[in-house]
Amino acid sequence: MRDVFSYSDNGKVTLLDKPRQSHRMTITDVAREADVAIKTVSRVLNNEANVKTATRDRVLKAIKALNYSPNLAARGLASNRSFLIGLLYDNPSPHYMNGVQLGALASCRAEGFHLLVEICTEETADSAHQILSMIAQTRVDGVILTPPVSDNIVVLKALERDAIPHVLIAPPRHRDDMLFVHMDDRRAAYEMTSFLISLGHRRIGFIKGHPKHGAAKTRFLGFRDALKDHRIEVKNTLISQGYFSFESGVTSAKELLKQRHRPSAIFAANDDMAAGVIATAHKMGISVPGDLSVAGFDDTPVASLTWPPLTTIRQPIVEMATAAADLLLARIRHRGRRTTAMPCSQQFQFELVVRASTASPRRR
Amino acid sequence: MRDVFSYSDNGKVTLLDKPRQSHRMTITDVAREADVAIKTVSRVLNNEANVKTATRDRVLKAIKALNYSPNLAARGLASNRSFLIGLLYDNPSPHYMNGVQLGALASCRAEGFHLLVEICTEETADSAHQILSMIAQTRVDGVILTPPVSDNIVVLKALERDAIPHVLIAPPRHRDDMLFVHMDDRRAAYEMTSFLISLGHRRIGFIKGHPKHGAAKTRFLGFRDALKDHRIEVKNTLISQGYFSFESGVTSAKELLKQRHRPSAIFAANDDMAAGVIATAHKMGISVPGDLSVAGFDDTPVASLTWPPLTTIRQPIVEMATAAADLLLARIRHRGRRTTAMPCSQQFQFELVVRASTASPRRR
DNA sequence: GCCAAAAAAGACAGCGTTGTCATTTCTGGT
DNA sequence: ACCAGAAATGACAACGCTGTCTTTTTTGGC
Repeated sequence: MRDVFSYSDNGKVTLLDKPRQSHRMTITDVAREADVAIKTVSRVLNNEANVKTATRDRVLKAIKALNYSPNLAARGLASNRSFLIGLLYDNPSPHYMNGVQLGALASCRAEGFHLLVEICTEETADSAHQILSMIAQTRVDGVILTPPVSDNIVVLKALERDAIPHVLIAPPRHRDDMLFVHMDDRRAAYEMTSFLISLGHRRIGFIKGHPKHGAAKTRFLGFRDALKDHRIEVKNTLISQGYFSFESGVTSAKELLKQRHRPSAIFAANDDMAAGVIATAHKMGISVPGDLSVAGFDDTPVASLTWPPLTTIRQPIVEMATAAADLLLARIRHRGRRTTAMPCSQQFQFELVVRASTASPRRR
Repeated sequence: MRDVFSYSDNGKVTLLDKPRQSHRMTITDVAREADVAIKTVSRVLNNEANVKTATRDRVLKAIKALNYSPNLAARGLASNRSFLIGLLYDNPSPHYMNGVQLGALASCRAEGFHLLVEICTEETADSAHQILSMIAQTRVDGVILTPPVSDNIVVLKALERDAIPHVLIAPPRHRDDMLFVHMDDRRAAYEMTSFLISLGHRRIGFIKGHPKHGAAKTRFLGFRDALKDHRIEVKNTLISQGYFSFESGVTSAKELLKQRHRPSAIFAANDDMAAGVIATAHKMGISVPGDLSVAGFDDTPVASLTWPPLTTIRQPIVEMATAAADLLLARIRHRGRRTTAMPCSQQFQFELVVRASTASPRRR
């Protein structure tokens, strides 16, 4: 305890200052209260074996009575763990990020860990350096990487070299020795395309995602596969390069729709671009879904805000993040040792959400 | 150093395991390298006075050479600080949260602090408890509160009692002894309303925000003031209770638009609800902005995704968060002492963004 | 009831910093 | 050249916990 009181000459006690940290208890206080050794308290805190139930209860009671909570810094210093999980991201959509944080936090909290967020806006080379210095400073016990950081080879290599546990969310490619969670983007795009075909569409436009983003490529492959499987020619004039933004959706839509023989449906690699398509169609007097069906990908809130609302693919973002964190925490608990008893990856189901932006094409 | 090598019988050196923490340097290593006492290194690290420039340079060189970075946990334990800032939020819009994180992170990084995020979804009473236990555990040096947590009296009282530095973003009310940043929501709503009036609208509907959210009330007051100042009657039939969500915007819009003498403009207290209004208008065959002008508030990305794009009020979220963090960090640096040299609040300018969802009403 | 072995509890030294205070080295006025 | 006082540096004990090893207590087979 800090010297909060001062005994002046006349013997009166003067309050110098309010207790800054409101009687912050230490493990010693608890040990005294429960009449055990501090090591025993430590054992209880860490759920270690070899503590009699009676003793454990006594300690727990003392902890509650004193409203004690262990000092993370001290724990970290002594045990060389930090109880911190780093969440690294590089500007995905706010909605995506929000979902990831929600999921990750749920897992972390359940295990007594905390979430440290860090953005890396710089380009590859530098961001790798930034990330490593952040890890070195904070000594996070593990790291969660979201796309497109999960795609950054430099960062991955560094994490591996320093043996820092990490888990990837939706990495574009993966190896067996990595921890990751993912969804089958290719299959999802395949199903969406098949859905459009089943409605009767034959001229289907596609707007690709950001060329640097791994999932973007995969989604295009699913689209291509579906066309091929249905014996529909893949025409380059119906494929446009987008960049995941609303504006790029507008640009691509203009490009696709100004053609004489325009597509009867457009499938955009994410919702923002699909929203751009819808807005452009409105502007050009093309009715959706009457003259043009539009499909998106991700089921962000945007998808329900457009008019008409978007047919799209829903990813279970929160669940994926929860699973990712769980995977990571399990690995950390095993101190980095690989165990056969532990899964190292998990795949999630997508859902084709049909809303009002798609319909069968009008007979001509 | 861990025993990484094993000398087997035949004298060969076998690599047992990669170095786990990649030569993690301590302050002692740096002191040795620079040939000074560890205390001197510590002084350099903390930018303390009384270090000769030559010595300082030598130490910095050593730090760089060894790629040393101080152990946060040890620093925290010794100095009773954690270099962590807590960011508390309770489910505002993802876009808002993203902006806040961006801004806060920028400030924190500049000062060597890190951001710990924590969600408190539970209701008032319990969330206060959660928050405090999180603070007790992590020993964050300060807390940033976003609405609606910045409105939670229980939490605020507790933070004050324990003398934990904190800053509020957009608190509904404030006292002089608080740290906070805000924008004049009332004036912004006033100006938007005046703008609608200047276009010629006289029957203006208003959709209120979530009744528990402080800013919601303020925005309504601005709307009311503007009507009064322009001698326009404030009719209850033109005011609807919303809840900040797209769906509630739809519900309120239906309510307002089904009236015989319906409004020629609707001002919603946020963009999501405004998007709901636009969607409903589309559905009812009411053209926007021809038959109905719609205005939102916040300038979230949604505002540019609707068709037509929304006239709305832009808040400088990122800048506000940066300022909030700066305020907090300054207070922390002064160890909680209040200084006249330090501002304790900052007000930001909004911007009226006119897009295509508003126009003069058609002559009847 | 005795003894070995297992279970439970404790003593004590660190972990890598910073705070406090002691010591050395400079500085400038004589 | 000398000295006081300031500036620069250093020694060492915390900080609150966990790891390791030791000691005490309990258990169960005879």
